[in-house]
Amino acid sequence: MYIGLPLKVTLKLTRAKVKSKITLKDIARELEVSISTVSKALKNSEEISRDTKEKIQAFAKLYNYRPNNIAISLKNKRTKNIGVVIPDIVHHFFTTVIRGIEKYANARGYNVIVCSSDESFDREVINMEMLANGSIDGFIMSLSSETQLKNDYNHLKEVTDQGIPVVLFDRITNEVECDKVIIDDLLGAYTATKKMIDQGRKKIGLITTADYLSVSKARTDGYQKALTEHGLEVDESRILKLSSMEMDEELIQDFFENSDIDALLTVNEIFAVYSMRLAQKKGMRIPEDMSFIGFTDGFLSQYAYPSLTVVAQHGIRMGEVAAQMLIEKVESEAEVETYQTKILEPTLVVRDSTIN
Amino acid sequence: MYIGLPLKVTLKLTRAKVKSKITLKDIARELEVSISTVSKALKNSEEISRDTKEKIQAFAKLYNYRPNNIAISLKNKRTKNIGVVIPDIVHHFFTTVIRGIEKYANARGYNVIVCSSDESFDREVINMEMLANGSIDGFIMSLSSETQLKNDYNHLKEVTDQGIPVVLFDRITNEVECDKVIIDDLLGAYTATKKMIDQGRKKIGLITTADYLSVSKARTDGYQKALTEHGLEVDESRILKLSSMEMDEELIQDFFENSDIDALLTVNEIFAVYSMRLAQKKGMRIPEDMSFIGFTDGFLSQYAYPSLTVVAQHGIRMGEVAAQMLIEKVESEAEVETYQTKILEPTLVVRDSTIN
DNA sequence: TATTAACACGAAACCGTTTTCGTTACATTT
DNA sequence: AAATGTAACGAAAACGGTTTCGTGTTAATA
Repeated sequence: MYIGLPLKVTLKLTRAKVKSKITLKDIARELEVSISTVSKALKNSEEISRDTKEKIQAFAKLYNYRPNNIAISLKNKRTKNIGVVIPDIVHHFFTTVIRGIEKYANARGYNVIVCSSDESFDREVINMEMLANGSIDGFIMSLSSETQLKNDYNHLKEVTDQGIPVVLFDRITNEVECDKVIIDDLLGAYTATKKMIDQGRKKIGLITTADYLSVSKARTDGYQKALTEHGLEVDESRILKLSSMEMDEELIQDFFENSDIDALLTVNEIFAVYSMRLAQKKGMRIPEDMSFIGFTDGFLSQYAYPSLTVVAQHGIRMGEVAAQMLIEKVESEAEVETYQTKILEPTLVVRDSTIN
Repeated sequence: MYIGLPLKVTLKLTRAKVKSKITLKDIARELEVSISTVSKALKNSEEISRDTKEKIQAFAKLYNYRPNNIAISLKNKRTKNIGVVIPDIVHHFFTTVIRGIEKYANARGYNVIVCSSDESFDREVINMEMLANGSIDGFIMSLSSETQLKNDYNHLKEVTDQGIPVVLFDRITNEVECDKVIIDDLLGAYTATKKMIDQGRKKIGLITTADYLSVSKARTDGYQKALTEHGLEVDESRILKLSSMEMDEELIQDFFENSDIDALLTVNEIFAVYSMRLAQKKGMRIPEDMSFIGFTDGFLSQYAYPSLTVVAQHGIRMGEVAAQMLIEKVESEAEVETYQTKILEPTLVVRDSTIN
């Protein structure tokens, strides 16, 4: 049922000329020394004479010898791979986090294996099991919505029980003992809401998701806190709780038609940008008639018209911090583990959807 | 120099209780049989008696035995990992391709290792070398812009010479013999341009990038072909060639101010959406006064105002096709290789930035 | 009863490394 | 001349599996 089916196929035949990878054994045979000597020579060991080392190193270079990672992993019981499991790879925030992870990890010689759970509990479990059997040294992950809904974290506990370090980011849980990185979602929502209050808005709406999503819960709390602290009552009719982060155009339209608001906070950028469109279609001017703030500083916010004021989550930074925490654990030999939760400060990026 | 620095850090101490993974050896010792017997029993070999098999399987299940992937990889010389190297992970098109790759690959028991080259030749080489030493069974990749600029593909040739299958997608080259998947970029641009011509536009502009990027070249060609075929001359002053896919607001503003156009085709969605903003700021109505079409069917096009007509590249499909081609090669034992180039058909997704 | 076949299991090689612990051969010391 | 030291290298175990090829035991066959 796909559009975009193969249109043309061009073929070409070629005889394979496989000069497969050279191993220590090959070098040893060729140079009539033992495997151990070759191994040591290539590590520049003091044990081997200058002559022999030079000969072996030259030969290895000539034939472009590269040690086999798999063999080294088996021997060292260390893979230098980090497993990353995220709910959605087509989401700006998560991909910036991956970027941060890659940046830090690659610089330290680690590869990043990315799996997306697609917001599914089962896929999260399958992916983790797949990777946990030796493929990776540790996990960095953000929980799928289904996992947060089921509130079942046995797959995480199994992994940590095996001594595999885990760092949770953004969508976390208190049920698992491990390192965590989040932004202060409550503060972010609080700041955003306060910004709109300070601009004189009194009827501030919120589009969020059900409370089982840890981040939405915190953002909702921040929103309410800001209202309460500034003497505004929390009016449930101004809050739309979607069942997930998925776009639901109809519900948002309904909400927009039927609620009396002069400002809107949303837990992602799509909800906000879509709402702005609805407002514009109704002839409202932004930000004169209505203000908008979303979460996530992605392309959408940047290039929407008007551009959207957002709570930036600093995904790259979060990824770097997560990678740093994980690698530290992976490389540590400490008997006693200490788990940390790092809380990053969100930033309000002010654009044209709010009054300046 | 980061914003979003750690705000709070909470600590927690816990004694590690590592019950490390159980191995065949452990089971053999415990049950007083040989390792080979355990291995066979767990594979339900006919060689082993029912009694023994049941005993061993029960024990393995009880202790949650899982074979070590690394050991299996070493033995089989097959990792069941696919290496994906893309220029940019924070880009909608590439991330949808990853999705397609993951979808197909996971269903067949393969993991996906994602590395981004960040449009850098060096990072592309490094990443490939890292993965080529045993970590993966094959590559799926899209060339970095720097690689296409340098026109240097030795790292790819080295890899294919070693017998590691490679599938190139989207940003490809004819210099390397391997499987390829692309969309018909020329046709996509042609269709889009024709669409605007059919609507009566006579002064169609193009924002593209320098020709070294394979896709931009093809799209530029398609644009020119459509013009020529319809009796319109190609006016260089209506073409803006940026040096890369990076956003350059100033150049686009200049172009927009100084060129006389009534329609605009761009090689990605950002250029188009940004241009729409400029048009709106000038008081133009879209699509009445001017039409816009971009490439890539991402969130931006979908939620821009007005929504953007685009040439959809079917990333998911492309990923699936690429994964399928790669896995076929990986699992094939054919002596003679046949290389294919599959060309997917792009689709015009018509929205509000063009007249219907 | 001797031979053979089937059954059930184990020994050992192998994948490609690293690393420990010999073991030579020669030089140095007493 | 005997003892010791050292430089330079190799053998072998180990990592955790798979797989081939025995081998001993029992049951079926001639």
